[in-house]
Amino acid sequence: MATIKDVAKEAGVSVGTVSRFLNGAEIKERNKQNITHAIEKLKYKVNPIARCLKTNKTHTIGVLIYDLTSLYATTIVKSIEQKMFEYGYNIFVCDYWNNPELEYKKAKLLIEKMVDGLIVFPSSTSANYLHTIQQSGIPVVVVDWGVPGFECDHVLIDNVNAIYDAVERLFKQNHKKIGLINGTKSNYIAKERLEGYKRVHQDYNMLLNQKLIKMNGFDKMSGYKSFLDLFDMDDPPTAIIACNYDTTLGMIKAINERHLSIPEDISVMGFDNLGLSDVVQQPLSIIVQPTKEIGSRVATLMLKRLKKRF
Amino acid sequence: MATIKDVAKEAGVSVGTVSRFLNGAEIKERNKQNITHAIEKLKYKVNPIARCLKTNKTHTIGVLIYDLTSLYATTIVKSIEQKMFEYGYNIFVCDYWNNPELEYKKAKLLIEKMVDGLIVFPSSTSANYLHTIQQSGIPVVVVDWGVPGFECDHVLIDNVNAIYDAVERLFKQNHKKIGLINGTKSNYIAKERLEGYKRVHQDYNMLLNQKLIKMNGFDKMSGYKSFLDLFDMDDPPTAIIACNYDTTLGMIKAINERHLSIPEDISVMGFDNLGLSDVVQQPLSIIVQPTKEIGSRVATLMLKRLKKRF
DNA sequence: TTGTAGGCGTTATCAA
DNA sequence: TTGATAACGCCTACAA
Repeated sequence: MATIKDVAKEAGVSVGTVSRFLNGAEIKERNKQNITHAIEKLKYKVNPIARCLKTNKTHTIGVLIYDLTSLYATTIVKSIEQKMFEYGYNIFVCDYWNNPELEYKKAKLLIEKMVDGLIVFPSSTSANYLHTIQQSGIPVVVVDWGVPGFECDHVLIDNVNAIYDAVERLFKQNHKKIGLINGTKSNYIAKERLEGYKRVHQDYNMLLNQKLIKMNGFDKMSGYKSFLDLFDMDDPPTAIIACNYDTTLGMIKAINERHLSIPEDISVMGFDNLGLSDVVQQPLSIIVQPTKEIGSRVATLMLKRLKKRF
Repeated sequence: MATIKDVAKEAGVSVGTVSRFLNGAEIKERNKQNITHAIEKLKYKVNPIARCLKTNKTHTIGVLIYDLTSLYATTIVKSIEQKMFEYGYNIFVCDYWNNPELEYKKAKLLIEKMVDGLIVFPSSTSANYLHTIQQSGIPVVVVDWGVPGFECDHVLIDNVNAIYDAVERLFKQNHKKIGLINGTKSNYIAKERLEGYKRVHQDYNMLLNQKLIKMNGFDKMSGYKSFLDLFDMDDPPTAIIACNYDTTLGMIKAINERHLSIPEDISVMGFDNLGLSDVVQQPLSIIVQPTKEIGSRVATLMLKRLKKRF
């Protein structure tokens, strides 16, 4: 592989001149031509590793993700990558298998590989190590979850308004009793989504019936159970909203088992259309998270931080 | 950040000794202790970038993938990563957005970042650039597709036997007319799956009815159309097999629209269970690709190549 | 076994 | 503007 030295010799200048030319400094026109020729002739390519040794910049961003097969997460990562790529950055995706221990290990690994920044889809224990990383001067951006006890840039969707709008739509369709299948009370996102549910009831002067609110968890089984609980009530809701993808799946499972017709038997609204609509028989209204925009925001935040470091 | 030099000074030895210790050479017991202490005290970490500059090894493998949101592909990548990680390698996933031009660009980028090897989920045009990369001494392993005109390690699933076994199972359930929803004739995988279909008919002395074989494409719409074509025949099959994930989705769509009962109206078999079974109402038999094993094989091949380079 | 010194391919500094 | 040269952090002969 040709080096700067070779190019310099071939072009009859010094390595310094070549390096400066490579980095966009102004040099004499004749040298410019000679160097360009030499580079082409020798098929010279800069060695980013060597460059990094000096500059301490790899132009690589690490993305720590809980599961590479999570459609929701990868969709966002795609969007992040698209934007970062425009600005000359590359993405290094690492899957931590929903394992906090591995998460820490992989984070360290990414740092060792000298990524310029870290983007994390955090677990509940992320706060511990993220703190250290951030203090070492590496920008950290957190996606989608709030990490309690850790201050940094983060992008959350507007959970409050997502549910607000969904319920509002149902109100306008004349539904008055709307069931909510939500995560547990300790879950950050669940809390926000509940807030939206409450707020829209207030704004529309609808009274809040606690029995219509199920906060059993964000997993599929909870969705399944919550749906049946709601449906089997003495005075059941006329519409039900599932607050994330997995509970939506559970809800569909229940609907299938009971052979219910939508919207004749009940109206439902799901969350995150990740290819569902094609295989599900029932006409399903789905709340879509703006994954594209989330990714773009994350990238923007990261780029801002990276610039600040100069 | 502490360097070897600092450690050497702290431990009262030379950098050479520290380096040798770091790389597993035998040194005097007392020095070993001193160095270990110094490393802990200074929180020293080797700088992999600097090391790479000398060794030309990054212990990083690039994975080029056509779509980060393809469940099938990411499932395999997970398995690859798991194995490579055991051997101290890291995975660098790059999404080329099903865009051959971008594919080439990202491949170059990965090489520039000095990955030790490249794993590719190829497109139809991959052969061109992969050739060059391989010749430059970087091991290349290709997943899932044969790349015509390019010889290298690759892992394919046993498409022939996958369909063979599926049809055999249906035969044993007394089905005699089995429809096949397959990709186009030019598609490598489709050809193999057709071969399995033919072979099992031969082995079981069943005559082959060309009308039962639909080779319209691997996309969802083709699956949808092919299914209806088969179902609406004068003498329709009693069972139908869809040969990949997308055609399976199309088939389900058709089944839903016609309000068919499975297996009363017809028996069906799909491909790749990527979360389908939970949301689909019908009892669906599914041919599962051994993604776990594919990934493991890919990793093994890559590791073998990497060793050979010494 | 250890220390010294040179080199890996860049960039950055400082005279000229 | 340019050239020479010293870093960057590590590895590895070679000599001791």
